[in-house]
Amino acid sequence: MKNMIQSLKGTRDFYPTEMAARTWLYQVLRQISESFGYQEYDGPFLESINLYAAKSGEELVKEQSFVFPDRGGDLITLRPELTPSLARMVAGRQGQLVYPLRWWSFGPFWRYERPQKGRTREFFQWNVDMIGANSPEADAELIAILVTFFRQVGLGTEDVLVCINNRRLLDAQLSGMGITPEMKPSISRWIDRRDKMNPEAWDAYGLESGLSAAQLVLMKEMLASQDLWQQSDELVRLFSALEALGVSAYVRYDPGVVRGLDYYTGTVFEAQDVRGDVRRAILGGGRYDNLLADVGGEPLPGVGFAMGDVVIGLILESKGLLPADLGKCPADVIVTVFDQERQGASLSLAASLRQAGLNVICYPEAAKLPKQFKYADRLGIRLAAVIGPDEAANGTVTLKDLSSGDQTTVARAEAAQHLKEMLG
RNA sequence: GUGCCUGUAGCUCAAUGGCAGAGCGCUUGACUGUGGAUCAAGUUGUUGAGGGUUCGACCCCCUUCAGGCACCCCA
Repeated sequence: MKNMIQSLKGTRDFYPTEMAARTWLYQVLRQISESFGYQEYDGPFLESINLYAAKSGEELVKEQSFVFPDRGGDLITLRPELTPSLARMVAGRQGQLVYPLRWWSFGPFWRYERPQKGRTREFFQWNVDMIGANSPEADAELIAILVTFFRQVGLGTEDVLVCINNRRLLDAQLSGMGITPEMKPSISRWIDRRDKMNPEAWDAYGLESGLSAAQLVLMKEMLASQDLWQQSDELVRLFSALEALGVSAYVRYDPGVVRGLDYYTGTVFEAQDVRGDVRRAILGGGRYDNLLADVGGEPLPGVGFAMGDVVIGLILESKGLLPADLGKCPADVIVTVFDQERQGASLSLAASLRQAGLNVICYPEAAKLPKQFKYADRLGIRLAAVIGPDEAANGTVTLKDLSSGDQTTVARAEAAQHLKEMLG
């Protein structure tokens, strides 16, 4: 053990159980995405650093992405997110695509950060985007997709909540308080940190960020408001659409949601674990109406969200919502090997059973039957087929159901049919 | 990148600076053509790694690696 080369910090080994969980999640996400008519796509895992530097702030990319020079000296990066790639892909075929386009993806991403609970350096993300529509109803559709996902995996309103705000409404509020455009980024950051600091420190931080005492009071009032959304036509239409889509129970207006991304322009939202076991956002998203133009395309509005596999995996696991049989051996049948003399008969029986469509393991060597049965038992294989001296002499095979203990001896040619019936 | 905590058998954890242990697991047998249960026996270690202090280090000190928590950040 001591000389074993360890996995890289922040990466995960996917043993069969974990791999099955990932595949299961992928399959659920596909089903949900496709039920809303979204098409699957993917971008490259490697991108030029310039793709992100254009929009996300250069220091951030350099400090939090895996960046290295290729052999020609150009800086390339393991993609830290998908939206810029999506924008480039759409811009690259802007005239040939059918709008509004609805695309989804599930793949790996990398961020060079310090790993901790719910955060790794290599993770998978579900991305869902609609480009070419700018209605609040389009925003509502994206939120309905993620709520449908929550419902599908068994997360109820007592587990998760989608908090929604609107950047334009927030901007108008800030302007109304006399906050200048130059101050807005730092004020946004200050708002974003409200839940992460104690009240006194947060107040002090707000004053440091340039708020006057009077503005601080106004800000607190604004952030406590439950019905400010009624002043935003977009939010009124959004919540109306969410009602029609049947997902109102999962959503709430939250004037404190700002999201970290610079490119969001309108609706922003994030989903949180209600009980707060994991204090990290489960997913985040919003409307980005300028991103296409920013990567060199014609202006096109977009809205989308991304969900990482790590936090949702922790939540599903803690609530017992992952399927119970993940990572089980896929074999339906084990063919035992009585002794070396009978091994050939077992191998050919296994081959014929596979030919008939069954998943079959043949024990790889002659061994005591108890050992072979125990092996099958531990792998969760339901059925066993035995060819011993008696069966070999008669051209038969003994079939046993390992869960009930029942067994029967049949002609070898009928074995596949019998086994299928036993599988039910 | 910063601070704090943790690291002992495959797993969960004991051992006040003085012989490295327990439970579970695993192997074998009771049962040489039938698994799960029971019983019995056996097995499991460079105490994360490297250095230092000491007659003697799992224990104290330094360094390093890994994990957790909180910062930072979350595109």
